[in-house]
Amino acid sequence: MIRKPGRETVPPGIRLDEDPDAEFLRRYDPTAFPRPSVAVDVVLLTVRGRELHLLLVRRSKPPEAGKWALPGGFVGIDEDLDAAANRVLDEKAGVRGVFVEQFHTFGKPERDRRMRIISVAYFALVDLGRFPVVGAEGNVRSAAIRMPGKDGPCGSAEVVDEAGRSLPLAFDHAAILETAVRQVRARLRDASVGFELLPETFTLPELQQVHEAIAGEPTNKDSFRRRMVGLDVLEPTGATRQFVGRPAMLYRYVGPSESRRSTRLPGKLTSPGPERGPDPGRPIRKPPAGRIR
Amino acid sequence: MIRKPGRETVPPGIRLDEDPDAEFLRRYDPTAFPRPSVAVDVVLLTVRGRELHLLLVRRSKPPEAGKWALPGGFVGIDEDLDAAANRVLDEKAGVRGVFVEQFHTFGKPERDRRMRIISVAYFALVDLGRFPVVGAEGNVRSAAIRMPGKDGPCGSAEVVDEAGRSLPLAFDHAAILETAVRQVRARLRDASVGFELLPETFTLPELQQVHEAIAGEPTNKDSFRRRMVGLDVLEPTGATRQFVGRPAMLYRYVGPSESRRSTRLPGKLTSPGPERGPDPGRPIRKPPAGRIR
DNA sequence: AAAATAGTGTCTATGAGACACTATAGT
DNA sequence: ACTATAGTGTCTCATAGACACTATTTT
Repeated sequence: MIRKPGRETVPPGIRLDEDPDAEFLRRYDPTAFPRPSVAVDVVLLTVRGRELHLLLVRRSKPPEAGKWALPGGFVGIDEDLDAAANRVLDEKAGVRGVFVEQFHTFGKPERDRRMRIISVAYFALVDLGRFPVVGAEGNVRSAAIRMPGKDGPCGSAEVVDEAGRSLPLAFDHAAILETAVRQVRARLRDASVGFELLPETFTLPELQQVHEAIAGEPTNKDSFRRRMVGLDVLEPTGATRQFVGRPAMLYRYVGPSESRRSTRLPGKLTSPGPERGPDPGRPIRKPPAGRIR
Repeated sequence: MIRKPGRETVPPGIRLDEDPDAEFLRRYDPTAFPRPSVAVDVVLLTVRGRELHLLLVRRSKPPEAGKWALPGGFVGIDEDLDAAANRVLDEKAGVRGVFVEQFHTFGKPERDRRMRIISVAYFALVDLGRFPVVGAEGNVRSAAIRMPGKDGPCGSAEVVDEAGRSLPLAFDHAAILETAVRQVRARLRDASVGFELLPETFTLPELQQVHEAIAGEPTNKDSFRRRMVGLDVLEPTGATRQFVGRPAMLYRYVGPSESRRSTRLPGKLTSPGPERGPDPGRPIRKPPAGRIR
């Protein structure tokens, strides 16, 4: 911490007159060497239909003014990095209390023309319901991400508007975005990031759609269902419907419980699970929302 | 970049009088807000016998003077982050041209008592031959890492000396180390990090020992061999010997070649591979070196 | 010969992909 | 009845673990 006059920064429980470092700290001059600025940039992702979308803000000030950029901001001198990411997300997108995770720090000396800015990049995941609603023409918008899956031809991420036109991003934000998507894809394999992109209750087809949007390629239906129910982290509820067809079971994500995985029957499970009889009805009918299929 | 007088920082090909941002940049004051210091810390890892080891340097200056710490240093105002990590590795360990990778940035405001220091952490992987030789009592030493595998009881990383005594690390370097090991373990699954910890030629048992040291738990021998040869990244050579027993084939790591994986015979491969007849002998006899088993 | 390690062949359990089939809604 | 989607049962294939067995060195 910066030692300002009139502000005590020594941790509680340490008496300056006993501390062997006290004399050193009193003489230390943090301004002896030039220091870079440190910022956070946040890749806020959601899944709309079959596509991964992110939030962009239009730069109003001169360095690359007018271009679209990731929401970001400088880290306060006494502010934790994670706190800065959450603050930026709140200030620029009005989003609070969502899943955020740091994934890489970008620091090429020439990445910002103003000065040396080192940017700690985060990704944040929200379901469409908590994603900020953006007007047709404002200083904040969402855009679809086009990034080929691992099977497709190699190429970097591209951000497109509704008409499919490519949107250029400011600074090195295209590279940041690409790294973010790679990271999220890597975590998708075994972690719970898929559930962060869905509301509290969801159907298995919706969960699969999220996974496919992240991975950028289709998934086998049967294998996906088996893997998900095999994880023992889903709890059934009622049933909802989409546009057409048979209604799908609604699930809720409950973390991996300790007591559940040891008691596994070797044969096929004959118990019907959590009681579909007593609470059969209530076929919630959600508005079509982002359903595309 | 910092715009110093007498140093032209405008990228080539941009004429200031045409640039719309020129006026803004001329008036910009990078010192308007307080800025943190940015450092890099490097977790230099190697495998000695069955254990993962890291390099530590003894702090000579007052903040936690005398304690062991990760090699680290401040990032130059015009220095790339990766370059800083390599420089620190060269200056403090005399190690150059090895595999380094950034994995996390640590920035809690209270992590250094001098001032706000944000540290970009890297891990570096070398084989024992390139690991710096450290004297019995100097300002730089190596130490074994004790960190339970995913099967073992949960617990954080611990650094121990030859006698098994725990060594306390300065600042939050124990947390940095633990995150580093987790990252390397995660990459071990599908990436080539295992080969970075071995010399140019190595045997499959040696490779398995490296994997077991990283993962912190034993691996199935047969499955490991099949998986490694199935990766199609190993090229056989002569044969080396260990202390006792049958000599093991020496392999060399060659990256995943495009032309090799498509032409795969469905049946068992009958071709003896790279000609064991013409170059049968030359049983290289390496000195026992770090072999412990 | 005995000990020790390297390497192969085979059996089995598990998980993924493929496919057929049933179930439940709207039209 | 027809269509469209949700969900289940089964077959096959690929891979990992287990285990037995062979191979090649030192002592």
